[in-house]
Amino acid sequence: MQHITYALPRYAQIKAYIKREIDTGQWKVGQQIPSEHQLAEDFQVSRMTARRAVQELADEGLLERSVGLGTFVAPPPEISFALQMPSMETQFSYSDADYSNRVISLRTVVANAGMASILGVAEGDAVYQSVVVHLRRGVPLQWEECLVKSQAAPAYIKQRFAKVTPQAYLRWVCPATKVDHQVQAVTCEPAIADALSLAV
Amino acid sequence: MQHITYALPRYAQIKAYIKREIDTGQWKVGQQIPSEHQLAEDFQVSRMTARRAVQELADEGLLERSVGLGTFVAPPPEISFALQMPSMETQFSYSDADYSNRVISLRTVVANAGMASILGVAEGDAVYQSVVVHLRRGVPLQWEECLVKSQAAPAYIKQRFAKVTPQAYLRWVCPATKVDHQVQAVTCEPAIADALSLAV
DNA sequence: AAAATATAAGTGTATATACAGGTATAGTTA
DNA sequence: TAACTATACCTGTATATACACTTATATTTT
Repeated sequence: MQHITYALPRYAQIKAYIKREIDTGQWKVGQQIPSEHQLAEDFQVSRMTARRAVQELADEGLLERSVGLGTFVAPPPEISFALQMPSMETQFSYSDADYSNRVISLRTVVANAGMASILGVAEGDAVYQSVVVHLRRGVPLQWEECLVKSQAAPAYIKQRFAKVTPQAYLRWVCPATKVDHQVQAVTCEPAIADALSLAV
Repeated sequence: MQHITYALPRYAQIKAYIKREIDTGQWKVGQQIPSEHQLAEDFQVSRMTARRAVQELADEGLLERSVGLGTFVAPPPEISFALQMPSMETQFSYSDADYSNRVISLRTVVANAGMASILGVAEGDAVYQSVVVHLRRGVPLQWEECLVKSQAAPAYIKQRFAKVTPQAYLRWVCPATKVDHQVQAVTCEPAIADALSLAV
């Protein structure tokens, strides 16, 4: 059998088809999509080719698969503020000298008027705050501060510590003493205050 | 016949092997690794099984592949501070009402003493600053500020705007007038100042 | 009616094979 | 010597097939 050279590989065409169906709302969230076998028949390709299309879209988060059940349109992604850091695995893979971070603080603060207006919470509500300095080969490259509405915090914390270093997690669950120690190691509080005030 | 449950699939075993070689430094960054054919022979599996191991590791960023050349150990990942937002594609796929962000400011600032000490730059050096408010269904959930050493900025900008909304990119390339307009739309400057001062 | 069992559908893993097309190198020709 | 060519190697795409394991449903048995 001759292999016809398409503009796109066949698996990519099937991917495009599936995406289109989802984008146009033909296939709704949670709905089951055709099985690999069905797609293979519809597109006259082998199951492995259809599978590749489905699998890649699942890897991209557009589809969810379950053994024995089928493949379904995935819900829109949660807003995820997890930093794309080296995963714990990757972090372990490469030398720690390459990347590290220092959690300056990670705590709950009480929203004042300004924060309340920005985040749309009531004054006095609890808001999560994280301050992290990121370093590469020991050199600080980025200073980052986040304020997170506590309503969104469960996902935030989950995301953050699923992907960040175990050390960072330990600092979170440990009392402030260790955090303070960490602060000492990086810089003194006044320096942070300076940075903040100048950043405005 | 009892199935051995703790055994990993063969492709996973090969993945583990490759990871171990990289982790232990047996295979150094940039070095070519055995070809699919070679791995298939070494592990007595089909080429497609060996290929799956290599391909997945390439997808995970540990390996880099080139047609006609081979597969090589990828350099350690750049520290990537791109937020894990819906990609531009995904963003287009799902309704914009679900997620949006407002770039309060995105500019170069001059490092003062505090920032210099934190980021390890000289006083007066240029530092990139971004302030973004993230919203879900129009509700502000997170306020984020980043200071980035300009040395790391090219990658930072590339990362940030490769994955963030086109709108955000436009705001970046547009003059400050639009940014200021954006600021007005979210909150007034004093509110930010308040939030900052309280955050310390 | 309840429990056990078979069945169908679906995904996951694995193989052997084929051909397409990029890349570098050794060898050949002008 | 310079340009062309053949070759070996490697990744990319695609197929047909097989068997495993899971899940839900239908069927049979108790």
